[in-house]
Amino acid sequence: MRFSTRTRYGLRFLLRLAAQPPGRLLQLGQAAREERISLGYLEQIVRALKPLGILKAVRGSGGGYALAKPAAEINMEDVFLHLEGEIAPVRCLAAARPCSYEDHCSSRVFWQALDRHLRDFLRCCNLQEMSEQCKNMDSVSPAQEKEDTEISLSGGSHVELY
Amino acid sequence: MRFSTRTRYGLRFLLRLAAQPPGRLLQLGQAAREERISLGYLEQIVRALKPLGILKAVRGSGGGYALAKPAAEINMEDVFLHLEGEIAPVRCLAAARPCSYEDHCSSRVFWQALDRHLRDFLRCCNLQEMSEQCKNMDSVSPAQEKEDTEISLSGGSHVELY
DNA sequence: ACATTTCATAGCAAAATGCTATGATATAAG
DNA sequence: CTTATATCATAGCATTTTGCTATGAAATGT
Repeated sequence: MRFSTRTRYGLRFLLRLAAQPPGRLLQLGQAAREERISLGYLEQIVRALKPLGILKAVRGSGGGYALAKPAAEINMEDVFLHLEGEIAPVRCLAAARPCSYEDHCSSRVFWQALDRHLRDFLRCCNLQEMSEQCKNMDSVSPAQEKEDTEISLSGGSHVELY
Repeated sequence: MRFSTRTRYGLRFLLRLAAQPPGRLLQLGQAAREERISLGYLEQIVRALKPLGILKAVRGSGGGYALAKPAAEINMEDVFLHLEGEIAPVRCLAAARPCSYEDHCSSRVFWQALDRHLRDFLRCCNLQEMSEQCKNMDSVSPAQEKEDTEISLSGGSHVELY
């Protein structure tokens, strides 16, 4: 039971967007550098969020991203649904996956309860709150740990951020 | 975000154990047939539960399994921990995985909250309750659907139970 | 034109998952 | 004491998923 890097990175990107001064665009290249992931991968991740409609993209030179909705109106259930694909803890609970054994499945009730619980939690989390909660614990800036550790951006020992 | 078949099958096995008349042993072979999974795989899964100490095994001919504790004292957090390995939604929250960025990780607070939430839910679920909840919706018996569908136990179209 | 950005798809290496195969060990029954 | 029947244990492998790279198109400011 683990969420993918897609979801994690996507979330971090959104947090950066939310922390951005209003009106100011955030470029994928910059975000990718700061989050220490490749531009190409971040592009994919962000594209998965597009259908949700919470992103405003400006193409071309000087372009970038901004939030299309107030952060307070962006809840994690929607975000996770688009990043993770499906949140269902077991496949038979996923949308297009009706299970013929539904009626006599002994564990289904439990999985349903778990699913509902998780969704409720996610639905109540909005980007605004989350962004405020970690305002004073900003992410690592690239320069910061270059001194004490040996991290090079391209290749070398890979350090995951969560 | 999906739980593995290990966890699902393990759970189903426990539910069968809980439904067993007290004192009566349940054999892996029988459970495997009824749950439509291979004996070998079920053996692995059950072995993962062993260290928890909720199972009493009797080896040799006529042997089998029974619960070593009252079902009411068996909670799902423990069960999941043994079946799934780790329940942490992101790796840096897993036990032996301290993250050097803890202090300035913007999304960590969120992941911690999610983790706590899920664990709380699981800890409050005990096998007794779960077993009672689905007493009247017993699992499919092998003979039952042999008529209307074309399911052969060995090979052929695979139908997953959850 | 041209540099810079987002947009989009294909493909591939590594890891995780879901199982199978094989054999050992314990125990009841004949 | 042999044999059938169960649990116990490890190794290995095929499939799926994950995480990423590569490549190129389309838009847009300079």
